[in-house]
Amino acid sequence: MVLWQDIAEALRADIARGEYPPGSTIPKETELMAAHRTGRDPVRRAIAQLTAEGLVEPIRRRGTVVRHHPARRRINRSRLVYRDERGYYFDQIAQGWRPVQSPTVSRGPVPYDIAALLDLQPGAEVIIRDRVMGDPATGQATQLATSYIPAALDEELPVLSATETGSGGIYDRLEDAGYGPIRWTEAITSRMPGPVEARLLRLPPGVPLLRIVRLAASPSGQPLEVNDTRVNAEEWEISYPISRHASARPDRSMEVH
Amino acid sequence: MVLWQDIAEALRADIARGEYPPGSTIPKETELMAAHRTGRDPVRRAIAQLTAEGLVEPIRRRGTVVRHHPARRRINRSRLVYRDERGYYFDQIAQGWRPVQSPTVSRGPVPYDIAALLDLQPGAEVIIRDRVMGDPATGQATQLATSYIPAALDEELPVLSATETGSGGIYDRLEDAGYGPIRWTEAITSRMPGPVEARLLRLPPGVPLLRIVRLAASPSGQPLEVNDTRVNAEEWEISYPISRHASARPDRSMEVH
DNA sequence: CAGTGGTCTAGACCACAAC
DNA sequence: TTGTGGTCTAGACCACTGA
Repeated sequence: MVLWQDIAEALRADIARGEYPPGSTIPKETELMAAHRTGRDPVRRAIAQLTAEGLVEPIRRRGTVVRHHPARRRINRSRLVYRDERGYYFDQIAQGWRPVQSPTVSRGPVPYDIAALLDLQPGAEVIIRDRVMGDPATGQATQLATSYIPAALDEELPVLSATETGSGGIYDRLEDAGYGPIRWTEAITSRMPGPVEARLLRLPPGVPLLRIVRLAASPSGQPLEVNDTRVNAEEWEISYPISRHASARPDRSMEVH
Repeated sequence: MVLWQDIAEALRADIARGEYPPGSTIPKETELMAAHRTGRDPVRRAIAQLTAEGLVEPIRRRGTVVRHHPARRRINRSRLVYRDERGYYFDQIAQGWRPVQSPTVSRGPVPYDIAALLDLQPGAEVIIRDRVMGDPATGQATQLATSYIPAALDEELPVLSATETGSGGIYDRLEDAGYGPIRWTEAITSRMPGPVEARLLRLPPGVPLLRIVRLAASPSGQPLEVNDTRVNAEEWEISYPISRHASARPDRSMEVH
């Protein structure tokens, strides 16, 4: 075991024991150096590790603060699509969010993990529609939503790369063109943010993104669009109910509805 | 802008441009030091940042390797509970997994974000049932599942803290005791792993955990158990279908079923 | 405005796995 | 075996911000 890992483990245990409750600071660097009879690097390496785990956050002039873990707000995915005059919503909370930056539309190569969903070769060109949504009162972004549309579709329907796509947005335009009724599937996953995402969403170090990746397809299965929505994983969770047959004792059959 | 951020940004751009494809190595530390006319620390700080983002992984004697992002396998949550002679399953993929370590049962304080779900004070005592599930052939863990049960329930039903809980597991024991039919709700979120989780799941640095937090409650709403399941967020995603009324043009009503 | 963490230099030795 | 990244020391100065 190396020194910095020992220091990190000791601090982790102290934090778990409640010796340094959330909001308080752990000993300053010089104190940790003295306590472990070592130089500054091992101490800083240990703190860097705890920071990457999301446990602490160093703040200049104040010390290294044990982070609060805020109560998560819940995004309920009821598996129902909502719609109002502005467009489609896949949960009700999103209806309260508004753009806090102007949406942008550009063309570029399809990202690695979107390519397979759209049935495209890696690097194929797609339309990229970026939106930054958030609280209109504070201007703080809470959600980054990016749409990827195959360039081939745009040549048929140039409105797909327009800044304004009209009532109902691109989904209505696609259905107008005969690709409807659109079917959606969603998958939830997670990754660490890049610097731009971290800045826009004010993600402290060590906090991942929660991603909702939604594929829109025609009834025949042709992929039309992928929407990649990212939120702060520490502030949000995605919930849904689970059903089962209402009997006092569950069935022994394989599938209990 | 500081030097190490410039170096990180330059490397990020090079990787995105495809100059260093997945599996290849970026220039070695000494080369980056020369290219940016600087010492070793800024170079290492930049690489540490890219590592925390999950973009690269330094490997001794080989160099700093651009990471592959493996195709995600999908956990389908059909919102149906499955059951066989061994117990309950909330997706079919989990049925192929087996314990790769002996399950452990202990008592301890309830973790911060579980307390609210169980309607407990922070620090209240709970039964903690830990399971490490994985591929029985390789012994590699793919899922960490921890159950938290209020200690008060255990005093009434001591079997809840037994190593063997019998057919159907704790859910059947709870229903036997009149707490059924149990109702479940799930929420999906994410956080960075601690060192134990990272080791068991072989998580490279910069890869978060995907968490499925499931609450079991009695019909009257009494919380009975919380199950916290963690998987590698880079290898797994959680999917479900979305339904809508099958019309060529969506309704204009608020809720489109 | 003082003291904290942030950045950077120069140098040394270590450990490990690819060659 | 050897060269890569990993760890650690000692020291210097900077930048920001909360007391």
